[in-house]
Amino acid sequence: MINAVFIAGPTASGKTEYAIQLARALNGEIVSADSMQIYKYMDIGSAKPTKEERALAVHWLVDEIDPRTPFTAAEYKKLAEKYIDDIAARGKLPIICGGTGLYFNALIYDMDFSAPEGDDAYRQGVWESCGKDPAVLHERLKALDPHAAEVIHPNNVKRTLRAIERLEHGEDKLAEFSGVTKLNPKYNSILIGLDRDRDELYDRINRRVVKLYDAGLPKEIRTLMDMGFKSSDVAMKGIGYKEIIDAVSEGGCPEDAAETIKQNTRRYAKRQLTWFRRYPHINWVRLSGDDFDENAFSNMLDIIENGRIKE
RNA sequence: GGCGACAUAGCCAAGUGGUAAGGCGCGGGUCUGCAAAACCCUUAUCCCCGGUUCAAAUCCGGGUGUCGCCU
Repeated sequence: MINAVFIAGPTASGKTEYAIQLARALNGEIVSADSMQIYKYMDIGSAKPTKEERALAVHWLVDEIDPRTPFTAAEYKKLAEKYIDDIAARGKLPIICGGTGLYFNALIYDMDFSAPEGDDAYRQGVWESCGKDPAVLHERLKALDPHAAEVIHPNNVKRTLRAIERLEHGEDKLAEFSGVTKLNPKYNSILIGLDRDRDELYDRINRRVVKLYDAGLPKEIRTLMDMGFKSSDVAMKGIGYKEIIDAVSEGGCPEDAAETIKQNTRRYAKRQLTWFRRYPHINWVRLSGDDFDENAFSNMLDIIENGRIKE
């Protein structure tokens, strides 16, 4: 079993900095678990580690995928496992760092992505055949798998459609709705969650949004739009991107979106914390202040040392 | 100092006698192929005191506060 350190935490909590220092202290390499930083061109808005930071530790899955190519959690699992296994094979410690909960699950749990991948046209067909009525759609799911219907809220059209798609493509029952989640047998996951007082976290978020503007976020977005990105592309769904595009297309200026971006980022952070709290084996480390917290860092080292399986 | 209007949750706000709409924000939660996505839940007794009434956020009197106009 491979020892793998997972650094989770809400956006702006300080993951990047601590992951880098851990990598330096423990002879590790970082594998990102961030659904936006993985894309090329979205450097500022996704708050990628800077060149200087990336020079301090090897980073994988940052800046690797073209945003125009469809990318999914299943794809992520495949790529990330490849990198993790390779890092371990070279005798180094894989450190998975990021804020995308589903990507964490893909690695921590034994998630089954063998189902056929999403087919937009098929889903669209199902949606239309139900008259675009969520209630009708949900009835259709209920007929196929009553338990799945119980778990998925009728208003959640997106998840209902995917469930129907899978069931109509041959699965009898959606295994994940049995409530059983096994850990991924490949990895001994040592999970650290970074947290801060809510007020402080929100303050950091607010300040970071200002910094992103100063760093040229509006210009980055203009460039993406000039490259031909449309609102349907992933790049435009990221926080910071969609809000500015909306503001500009309504005739305003990029700065009009600043408060909305701050708020959406705060809400995102809250959702991330909700997600991470579910891990029974997470070790929370509380950070405070803007300076590097040696105390917290040594706590992290202890957690890793204690969680490690020795040969 | 006078006249008038208003006073409902953190904010905006409906309700004009029968026991508090809605929106936003906050907080909590769900999560198996777009996840920075999609979705769900929660949140007040109506400024204070007294009166009328079976029953008042709603009517009456007084107080306090805010806003506007006048002197």
